[in-house]
Amino acid sequence: MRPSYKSIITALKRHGHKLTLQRRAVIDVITSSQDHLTPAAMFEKVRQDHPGIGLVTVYRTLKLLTELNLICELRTADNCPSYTAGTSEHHHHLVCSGCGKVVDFASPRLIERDVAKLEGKLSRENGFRIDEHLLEFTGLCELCQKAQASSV
Amino acid sequence: MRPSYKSIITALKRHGHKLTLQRRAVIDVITSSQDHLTPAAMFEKVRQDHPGIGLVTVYRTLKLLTELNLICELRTADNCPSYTAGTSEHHHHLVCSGCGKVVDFASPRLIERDVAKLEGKLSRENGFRIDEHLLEFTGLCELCQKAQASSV
DNA sequence: GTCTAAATGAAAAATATTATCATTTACACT
DNA sequence: AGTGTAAATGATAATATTTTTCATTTAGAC
Ligand SMILES: [Mn+2]
Ligand SMILES: [Mn+2]
Ligand SMILES: [Zn+2]
Ligand SMILES: [Zn+2]
Repeated sequence: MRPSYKSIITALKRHGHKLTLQRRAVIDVITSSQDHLTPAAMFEKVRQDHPGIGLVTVYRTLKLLTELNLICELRTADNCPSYTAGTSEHHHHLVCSGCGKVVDFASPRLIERDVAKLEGKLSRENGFRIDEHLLEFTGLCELCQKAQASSV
Repeated sequence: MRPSYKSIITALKRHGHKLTLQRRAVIDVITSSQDHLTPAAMFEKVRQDHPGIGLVTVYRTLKLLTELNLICELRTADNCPSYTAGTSEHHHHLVCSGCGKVVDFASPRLIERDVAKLEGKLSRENGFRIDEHLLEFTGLCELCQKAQASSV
């Protein structure tokens, strides 16, 4: 379930953080978009309604929201990190290596079960305490496939 | 199976690339170490035997070897990319978020089969052509767990 | 309204990576 | 062995992203 503007604000307050205009602006942008946005893209959107905001503040806000687990941080190979309000629930990513498009998906219970089992085995064998896992698919979205086909 | 210095050299030659002293030096370092090394760490090691080499050359060599699939490139959230000669075969990573230690593992056939099935489903549902997948576990290695325990 | 710690923004610094380009060099061919 | 040439190198600068510093502002407790 996508956390709403309101639920994020409430959580921030609950954790004793101040509700500044700048934070509200960033949260507004991130909850209003379906896409994963980079800090720079976020900054561009925010400054439309709120010129004078600093890029630094966007970085700081994203860091804070990530630490509080209120937004989803995605780091793929090529692109710089991006963020969505899209569900803090456990999910995974399908990423287009052409345009950076991201599709969130919940992996089937079957896989999660197998992964958990593997996690146990790896933990035992290597003495690790395992905190999380990440399953990511990379490929080309429909548009990028077409673009590639027509360019060849 | 870990590609040896020699096998990498042979592959480079086969692809028509020149065998410069600098490339040999980088390949020597990467095949002599078990660990995932960052470009910077690689540079430090290489310049011991080969002062005068440029960091740029290390970057270029790593890029080349990665493109030819002769080494394994790993990109995790916090650290910058790192590389090993460790097997170009399909495998996954267990990463310590404390010290960056990396354990390579081959995932069980069971998981690979399920993942392939999921790949098909996601591909159909989203119109993606999926090229690869990545399964990564993050946690704390034995030492970092101890360090954490004693610091609390 | 006052006070104070937290938050902001401007600027600079730190990091990581890539581009430019003159110089060097591996190696294919004599 | 010597020559020519395209590929590779390294110095330098440029780019991109993120973090630090610090003086100023401000949210929210009282
Ligand atoms: Mn999962
Ligand atoms: Mn796999
Ligand atoms: Zn795409
Ligand atoms: Zn560790």
